[in-house]
This record gives sequence, C-alpha cells and structure tokens, in this order.
Amino acid sequence: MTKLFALCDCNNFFASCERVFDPSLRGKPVVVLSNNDGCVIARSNEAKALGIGMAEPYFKCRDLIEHNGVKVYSANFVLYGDLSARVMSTLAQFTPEIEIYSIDEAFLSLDGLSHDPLAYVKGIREQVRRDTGMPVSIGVAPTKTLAKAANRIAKKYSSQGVYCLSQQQEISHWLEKIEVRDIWGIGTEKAEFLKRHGIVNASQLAACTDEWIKKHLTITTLKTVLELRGISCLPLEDVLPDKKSIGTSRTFGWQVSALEELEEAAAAYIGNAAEKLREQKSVCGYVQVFIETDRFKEGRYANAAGIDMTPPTAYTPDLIAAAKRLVKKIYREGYRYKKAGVILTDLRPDSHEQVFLFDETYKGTRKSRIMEVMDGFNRSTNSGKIFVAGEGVKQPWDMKQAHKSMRFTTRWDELLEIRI
DNA sequence: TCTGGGGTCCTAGGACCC
DNA sequence: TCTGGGGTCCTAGGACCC
Repeated sequence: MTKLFALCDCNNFFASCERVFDPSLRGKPVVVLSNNDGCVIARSNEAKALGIGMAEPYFKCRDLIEHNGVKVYSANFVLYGDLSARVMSTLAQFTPEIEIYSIDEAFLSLDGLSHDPLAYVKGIREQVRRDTGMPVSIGVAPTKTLAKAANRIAKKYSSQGVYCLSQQQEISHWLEKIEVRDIWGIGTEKAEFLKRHGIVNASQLAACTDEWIKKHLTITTLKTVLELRGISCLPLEDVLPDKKSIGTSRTFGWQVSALEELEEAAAAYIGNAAEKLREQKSVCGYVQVFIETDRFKEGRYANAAGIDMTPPTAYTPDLIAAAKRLVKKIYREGYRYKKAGVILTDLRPDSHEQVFLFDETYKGTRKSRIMEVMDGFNRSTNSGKIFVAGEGVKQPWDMKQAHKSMRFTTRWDELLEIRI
C-alpha cells in the first residue's frame, strides 16, 4: 500500500493567534516580536507584502512598521501554546495517527483513505477554522518531504489552501520549480555546496546518485533525496519521545554585571527547565550553564560549565545550587552580560533509577513530594505563584515586552472583554 | 540605544583501552 | 634507532528545523 501524508501548517501562526482575539486586525498588517522585542518572528501576509523580513531585527524595520501602521505584538507564548493545543486536538479528531511536529505544524497519516484526499483535507481545514479560528494550509503527498513541498505550493498558489502532490508527472513538474534551499532538510550550507556543483533545484537533487550524496553529504540528506523521489524514509512519529535535553535561556532586557543577578537569572531558568523536566517524569544527570556578553559587540566574553548531578535529580533547589556554583566558576568581573542560559541533559526516566549506594535517590523522597505539591499548585492555579526564593522576586534582568497581548485563554484575570 | 529561543542529529577529534 | 592499530566513548561544535 502506498503511503500518504498530510502536513497541516498554521498560516503565520503567531500573527494569526493575535488575530483570533482581535478581529479588527483582519486584513491589516500584523507582526509578532521575539522575546525582548528583538526580532520579527511572525508576519501577517500584509506585513510580508510591506517587505518586513523574517527574523529581521525590530530596530531595523521600526520606521517601516510605524509608517505603515503595522500592529506590533510582543511574543505571548502562553497564548500561542494554548491555541496550538486546540488546533492539534481538532486535527486529532480526524486520525489517531498524528505527529505534532512543532507548535504550528502536524503530520497526519492518510494511509488507507478511501475517498479523494483533497476533499478530505479541505474538510479538515474548514473544521479547524470553525473550531479555533485558525487559518491553516494542508499539503498531501506520499512522503513527508514532498508533503512539506505540497504545503508550500498550497500556501503560495492555491486559493483553497490545500494541495495534493501525488501523480509522478505533477511531482516532476513541481520539483523543477522548487529551489534546493527551500527543500525541508536543506539549509544554507548544503544549498551553497550543491550550487557549487550545479545543483539548484529539487529535480536536479533528486537525480543525484546515492553514492555521490553519501560521499559528499550525509545520510540524512540521502533520506531527503529518496523522499523527493517518492520513497518514504521518514516515518510518522506519533508517540512523542521524551526530550533528551531541556534548556532555558534568555537575552536580558538590560545588561547585567553583578554576579548576584546572573545567579538569580540562572536560578529562575532552572526553575523553568526543572518544571518541564518533572512534567516528562525525568531526572537530570548533568547541568550546564552559560553566560555571554553582547555577541554583536567587540570584546566578547562567553563561557560555559557543567557538572554531574549524583544522584540524578529533578529537585529544583539542588539544581539551583549546582547552577549557582557553575555561574560563580565562569563569571568574570568587569563584563556586561547580555544573555544566560541553563541546559539539563543526561535525562532519564525517574522510574528506573539506579540505586546509589550513599545518596538518596529522587523519586518517592521528601524532595520529590515537595516538588509535586509545588507543581500541582502552580498547575491548578495557573499562576506560578510558588517558586524558589533564589529565583528572585523583582527580576531586574527580565526581558522587555512592551507590546504584549493578554493571556486570554489561560488566565481568569485576562479574559477577553467585549463592550457592546 | 536596539539583533530570539528550544530542540535534534551528525561529525570530527581526542582520550582511552586492549 | 626502533615506537601499531582498531574500536569505543565522549564532547564540542556545527547544521538544521520551527
């Protein structure tokens, strides 16, 4: 049986999220900024048409934005995460074989579909729109890589927002039009390399021999090539694997020089990362911390350090203590730091821990029960009100977010108000 | 003045062992 | 003076994705 994948992708996702809660934004240019109001990370079609680039620094396009009355939003990831979950649960009503690929994309398996796939995905698209207000595009093809391509075609050329790429002749026709750089899995470096060898479109890449690809590129690229030829190599991954690392990092709203403030930031990031760690029922065996000064300025200082956690743990205070020691180790006086982060790695399930001879383990201990109470309270009240004191209360280093919308769907005190 | 964050996978090279 | 070679594991760094 031939395989069939659908890729459903939300159009301009973060910008569309803002629009769901403010219909007056329809037809108007909208952009969403990254944390710290640094770069543009989402643009409505109208904003794209004005020439505002993806990932363009805000300060560079500010004049253009103000001159054209573009609505600007600071990133509101709580809101976007909640809307994403609603979109995904609507999609899941159509098939259990769904892979949530990113916050705004999901692959669906259409294997064994008896009727016209195009009509089917049109129905999905309408249902998502009805249930969530989110506009999506859907591409259908026999491999994930081709479904990605079909999705691009749907976005660019189809008034219906759906496209099915399944006939060989049609596939060949489109592959010639798709630039190598636009293929899923081919980045700038590989595209440049291929260009030097005269390969500029997907059709030419698909025609390369396996040997040549293996010799000059990677096994991953070979899979991409096979997928372009219609041979499915990337299966639908419908069970979400546990994360192998969990990190939290931020650019500061202001430059930070004091050791104490860096320690406090690291503690707060640990608090955030450790909560995710416990959510996937894991413990962490290695903690890393990094700090760096402004990467766009001269005299840059950046350093990182890590330490084993024995026994592996998910207890925030112990992880914070480790992180603070690491910050002290790499901190150098006289620099103005712009960014810091923590990464938890060597993750394993909290259930099969090895028994350490002299140390207490994590699960079932007083420490794990304290964390359960804290997480339970924070989850049920959705407040994050209980946290470890070392994370700081004022957080003077916290990021700038001058244009943030409300958390309409997750906070009672920020419900959407309608005045009649 | 102002330039994001969170992941995965692959590779190269060094350490180490036999 | 002569001074192996192969395998594995680990880490750092890069490429790529959204």
